[in-house]
Amino acid sequence: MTTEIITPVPDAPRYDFRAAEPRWQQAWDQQACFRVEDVPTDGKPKYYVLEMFPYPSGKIHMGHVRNYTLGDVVARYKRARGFSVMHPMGWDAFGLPAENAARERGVHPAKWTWDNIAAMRTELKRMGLSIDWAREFATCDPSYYGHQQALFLDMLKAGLAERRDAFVNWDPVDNTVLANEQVIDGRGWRSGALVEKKRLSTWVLRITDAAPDLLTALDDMERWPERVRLMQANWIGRSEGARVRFDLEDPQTEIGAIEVYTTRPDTMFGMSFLAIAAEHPLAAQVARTNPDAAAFVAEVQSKGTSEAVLETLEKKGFPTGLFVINPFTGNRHPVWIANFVLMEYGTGAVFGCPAHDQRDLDFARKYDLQVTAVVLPPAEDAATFAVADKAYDGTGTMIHSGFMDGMAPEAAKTAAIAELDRMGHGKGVVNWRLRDWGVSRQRYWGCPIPVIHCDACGVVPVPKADLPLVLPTDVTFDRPGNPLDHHPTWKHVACPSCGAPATRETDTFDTFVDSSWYFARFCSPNAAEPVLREAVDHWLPVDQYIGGIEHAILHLLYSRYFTRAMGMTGHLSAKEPFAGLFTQGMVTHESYKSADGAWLYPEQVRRAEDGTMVQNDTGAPVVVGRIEAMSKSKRNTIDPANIIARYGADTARWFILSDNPPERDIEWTESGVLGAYRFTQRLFRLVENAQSATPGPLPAEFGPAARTLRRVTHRTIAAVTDAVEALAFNVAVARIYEFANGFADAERAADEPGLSWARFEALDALSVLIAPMMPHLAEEIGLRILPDRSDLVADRTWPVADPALTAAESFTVAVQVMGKLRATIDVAPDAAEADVLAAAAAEPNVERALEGKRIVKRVYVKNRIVNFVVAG
RNA sequence: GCGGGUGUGGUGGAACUGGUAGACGCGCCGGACUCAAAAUCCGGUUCCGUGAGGAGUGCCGGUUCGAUUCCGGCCACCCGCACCA
Repeated sequence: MTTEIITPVPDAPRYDFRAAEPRWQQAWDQQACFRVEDVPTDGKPKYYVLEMFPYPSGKIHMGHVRNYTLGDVVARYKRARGFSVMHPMGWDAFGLPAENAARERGVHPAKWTWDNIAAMRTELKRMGLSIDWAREFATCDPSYYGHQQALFLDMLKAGLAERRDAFVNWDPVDNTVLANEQVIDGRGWRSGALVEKKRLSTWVLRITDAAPDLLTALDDMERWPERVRLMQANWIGRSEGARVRFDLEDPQTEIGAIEVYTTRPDTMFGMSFLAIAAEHPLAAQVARTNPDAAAFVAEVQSKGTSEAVLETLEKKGFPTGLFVINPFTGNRHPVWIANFVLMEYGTGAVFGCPAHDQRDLDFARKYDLQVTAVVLPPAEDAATFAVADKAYDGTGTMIHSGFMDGMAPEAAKTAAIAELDRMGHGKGVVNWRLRDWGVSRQRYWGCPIPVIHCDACGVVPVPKADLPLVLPTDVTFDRPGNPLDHHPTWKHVACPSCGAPATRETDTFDTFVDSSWYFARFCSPNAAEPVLREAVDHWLPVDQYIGGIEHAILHLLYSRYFTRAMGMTGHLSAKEPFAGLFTQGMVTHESYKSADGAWLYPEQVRRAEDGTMVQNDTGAPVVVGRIEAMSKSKRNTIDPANIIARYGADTARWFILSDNPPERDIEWTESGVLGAYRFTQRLFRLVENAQSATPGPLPAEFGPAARTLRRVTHRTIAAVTDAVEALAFNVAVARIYEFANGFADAERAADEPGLSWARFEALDALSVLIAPMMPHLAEEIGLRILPDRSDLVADRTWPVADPALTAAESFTVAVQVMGKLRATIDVAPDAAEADVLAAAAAEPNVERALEGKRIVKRVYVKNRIVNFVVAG
């Protein structure tokens, strides 16, 4: 349907991107344009541009095209501005899809992964990215993950990692543990399976220790999007409250007291019950002697977290028959096991104050527990106020609360904490929502955790001399579970400490560990240690990081933690990994369905004569669906390889930059791509057909057309520079379009002094200005305007706008009467105010509007506006 | 429920510290070239009105000589978190 586009136009010069793009890619490669040293000595300021590295699925998709184009514009621009730019690429190469391929198709995960990498590298190179490919690595390479194992051993030694026996999120489909961050709506982030709770011994990184720093440092991260900072702050979840000890009434139980965390110690006089989580030690104790309690605990645990979400309001509890004493009132309150209490948050126990907490109120109503209001809303009467089915969580005055009576809740909190402290029953604490990061995964295709379990010595680290601890290749995928665990010999080793027979850890690291330090490894990818200190201290932090918003919490938070951990273990000194973060929008496309509901690829449909969409082969009608993110399941994908083959990389890059701001979703449209393609051809023709354009000494004289062209050139330089600095690439594109229009105008002028020189200046600037966005065409244009020149456009310096030339020769001033536009007048830059006002008042339309009115005030903003304020 | 964002022509979007709303692209309309078409080039294109003029940046109100921009209150949509004590 679009083949006519690439048919040569007989009488017009045509840009042959098929020949040009590989030629220039080769030229950049041969001259090693984008190579930088680990520890540069060129004295240039450094700039580290990084896009989130891809998972090697086998093909690049449009999201990659957008991501790497955005990064490449920044990288090429910064290079032209004189920075020494590091712009590397690698592969996030461990992960489940490789194992699934092994199970489904019998291909080894390593072969599958490396083949995919080779295919994707070829595709990426066709985009013409300014990557220093000498830095490339894959995380599944022992030369990478061996260093990761060393980092882990350092963290273990420093007490940052530890083995913990705890309830974990278990994905029954992927047969592995998940981190809290990987559980979305109670389901595994990859498999979508309902997550279960399971007790396991796993490795955790103590990220919670860093919670205060991870939170406060967000305040200074000005070049991060506000919403990402907020999402992280919410995730870390700092809350201030109190820990309160409730003594059990019956002293014979093994456990004498229950600790509770609360943010509302002010409402303790309104307590009616105490609830503990099903996993709470006391619940286990009760369950041992009470079969009904055991059944209830088992039921809650089997539900996992998701069911709770699905039936949000279904609060369930089991009365233990035990009672606790409220330290303030001396009253006794029942202890319940409740399904809504989370063992992971706070202490796994809460006190219930139904009058002022909706969840507690629902529970109290269901089980007919006492409800006592202790905060009186401002307009209410203490004698009549009662809570019905809506808890009151606002401010007011404390009542029925002993020493707190009459206080506002805020003041009462402070008073309650002081009193608890005095009584030795509690203290004010800060609590965090963030949990420690569980990194053990029961998978094969990951980095082996380098420890050995010895019956005599316990957990023994693999000696660093034995790293990398390499994954065995001779594994089978014929049964569920972890192939490492099934391997006949791999896990059996002698204990490094005592020499007795011992077993290796068969868990591997969460792949998020791999991506938590790759940006540091890029600085010295061949170093014998994890990172070369001088290299990371030179290059880090990443100056501009670019990727999808979906990593706002997981990857970005883990990387921030890892940077701290590597600092604490002496590997680097950067405080934060990413000084600037940019989150791009998604690439979307219309979706199509056949009449019987099957999804259709865009290539399978076309627009019929009558404007409706039909199937290509049968002509059957097609239902046009929503415009949504490209996804394999909806089949609304466009293969970048096809686009690049048909229109060239520059067209793909130009279109994806041009249509809208990069942080928003972009709709991929055929017409938009065609428009971009036409513009590449138009620019090429503009240069090919240009009248004489010659460099040389600055002419003494410029005619009017030459002066106009120079102003257009220098204004474009200024505007494109500002737009690129602001990452407003769509605006930069618009300014280039304007420039092309302006140049075309100048072409219609008769020859005059300085015009040829001005043309050269314009085209020379153009070649550099478009280079970050359309690097191949830029080279081609550079070659055409000056065939003898030997340096590449990619190596040229960014042009500088001359302020004297960007200034306007005259200004259009708007003339308003009472704020309404009545006329515009042209004025010289230095026109006197009185003259401008007189000229404005003399405009016929203005005169009419002023007729019979008295001018009360004359507003004058130089070179912009005149406003007459009138009365009568 | 809590937190955040967005709302501008047919359409994607632009608009400096409040100063001519709609840059630029797509689409559409007209013209040139052509036997014709495609491609290309030129011009037009917020709405109502022949015109003068009027209306207009989700809605209502405020501040101001002047508001897409600042303030208050709504509405709609989108995103994140969510039994967090």
